[in-house]
Amino acid sequence: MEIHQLRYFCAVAQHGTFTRAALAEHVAQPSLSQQILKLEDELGAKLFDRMASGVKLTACGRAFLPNARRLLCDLGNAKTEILEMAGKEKGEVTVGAIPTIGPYLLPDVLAGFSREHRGIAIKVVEEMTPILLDRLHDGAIDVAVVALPVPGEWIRSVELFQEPMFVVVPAKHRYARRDSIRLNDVKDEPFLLLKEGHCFRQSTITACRRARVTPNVVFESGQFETILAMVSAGAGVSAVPAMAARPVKGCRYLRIADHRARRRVGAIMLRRHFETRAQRVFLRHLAQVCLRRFGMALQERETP
Amino acid sequence: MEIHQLRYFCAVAQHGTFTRAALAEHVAQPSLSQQILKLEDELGAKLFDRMASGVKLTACGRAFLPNARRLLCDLGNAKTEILEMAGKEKGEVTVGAIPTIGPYLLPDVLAGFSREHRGIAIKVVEEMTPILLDRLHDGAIDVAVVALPVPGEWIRSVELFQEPMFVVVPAKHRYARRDSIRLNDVKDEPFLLLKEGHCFRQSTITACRRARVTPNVVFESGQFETILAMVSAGAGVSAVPAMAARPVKGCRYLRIADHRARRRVGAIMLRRHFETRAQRVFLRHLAQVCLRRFGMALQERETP
DNA sequence: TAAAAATACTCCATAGGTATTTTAT
DNA sequence: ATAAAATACCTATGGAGTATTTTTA
Repeated sequence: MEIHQLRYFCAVAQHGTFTRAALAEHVAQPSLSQQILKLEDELGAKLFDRMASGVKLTACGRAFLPNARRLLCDLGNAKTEILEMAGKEKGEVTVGAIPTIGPYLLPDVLAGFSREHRGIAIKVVEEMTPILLDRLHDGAIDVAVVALPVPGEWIRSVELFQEPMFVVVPAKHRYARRDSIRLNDVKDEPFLLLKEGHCFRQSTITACRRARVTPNVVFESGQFETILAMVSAGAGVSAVPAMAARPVKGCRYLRIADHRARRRVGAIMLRRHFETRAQRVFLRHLAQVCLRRFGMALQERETP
Repeated sequence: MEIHQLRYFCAVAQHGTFTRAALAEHVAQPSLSQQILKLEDELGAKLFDRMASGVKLTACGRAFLPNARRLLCDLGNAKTEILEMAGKEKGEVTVGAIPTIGPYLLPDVLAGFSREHRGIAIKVVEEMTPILLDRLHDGAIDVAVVALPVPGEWIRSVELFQEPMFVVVPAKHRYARRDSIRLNDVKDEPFLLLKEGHCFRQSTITACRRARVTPNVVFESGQFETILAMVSAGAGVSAVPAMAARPVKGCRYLRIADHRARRRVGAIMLRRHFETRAQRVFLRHLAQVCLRRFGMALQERETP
């Protein structure tokens, strides 16, 4: 039994086909096939049922999978421990963030962090959630800050805070003086929406649907700043999360009466991924900053 | 990092020199050196201090050792689990026993066991303790029944029972009618002793020393049956553990007044060794039989 | 100087690659 | 017909061997 065989086994179990697992592991599909066959031979049991479209874990495979994962994780942890003890661990964390969170949360987090932890370098990757998930899986990033929930057995999520959504209207809008609003009140207004792919677009649409509203979308953009500029120019209304509701000349933010109109923000990482000290320190700092800024009692809500 | 590197690392840590570790792992010393060097290179830290006579774990090595051991053990357990699930695990236990225990304990144990567990084959190896320890380490036997204590961090011991020692005298001896005796009473008698190497020989000598007695050894044998035959022929006296004190024509057994004159019997196995179902079943049966025969409240007394 | 680890090199087992075939839908 | 896994075969990396040198108590 070899370590790479365990890796390959986990990859196939995760991806569901040898071909895709081979891509993920950067080996040719036959190499992977051979190693799995060899592993099955040594264990005396088939681990996968080969179907025409992909593979399925057998009972033995299901029994073996958690052990294999834990072994790989322990192996990585043991190595990391020594690397850090020898001072060879660079102390670098690569953090991903979605575009609708990154610019509002990370500057604050990073400033404080680099002040308190001079030794640890932080890299930031800003992509949309599906890309961040890929980067997590291929090891390019260590942790990602995204909107929860993120389903998937491979993902460990820690909720950082929840933030309400606001409707944003032009300062000269007839509702601009109101304190709160229902989405139904703006159902006929021209609506500015985030581009396809941003998960907050989906949050907005979901909130509208709850209010029996089909937004009249007249403009799409990839960032809130553009949308806010358009709103202030009187082009229509939109919805933004609290962290994006910064004072902008010509914009008024109205609390949405529906308390379900909120976004959950959390950190996600690979369940199997081992943690370096730098990662632990960064996560703790991130949680502290969020707690301070958003005043939420932070419990580590693991999404199962 | 490779599995064999972990094995080699553990072997070197255990044996204290590359050369002896190489012998134990059945590889050439340079191969082992290379793999350890490669491991140290990958971990970025020296694991051993090389001295002229052998090696010594560095701080990193000490930190890594328990992880490496646990990983190897977990690896074996994961494999064993699947082997058993696939029905490929033969269900075979090889048990070692020292000659002064084997013939008195094992027949009873094995008879009942093979009746209750038809599927599991038991092999028996009868050797003296040091040999059994070697066999344990090279994997030839799974568990050994020996006299405790057996020191060594690699060994896990489970005490099965304690048995008193008896002095055995000829039927026509002047003390033959007595109920109990002190070793001092027979200090001038010709003494029949087990051969060098049997641990019960040492137990006997220790008991004598406690009684300020230097036995007058006139005969040595490797088995109690011979000694008992000699005693019954009037050649002298001896000491035997309770299980060997079977009715023999011409022999009388006298309780020794010193309650410290007793032998602890236990099962030992490698701490790092993973257990098969068959091994667990056998150990439970062994403990049950001992409990029934020797009526001791069985607590798993682990010797630390 | 003697015991042990490291080095130099040689060899071959095997992981991994490419091309192709088989299989199941 | 198509997608996926298995097979055949080749290459080359690197683990293990032998012989030798270096190191240090």
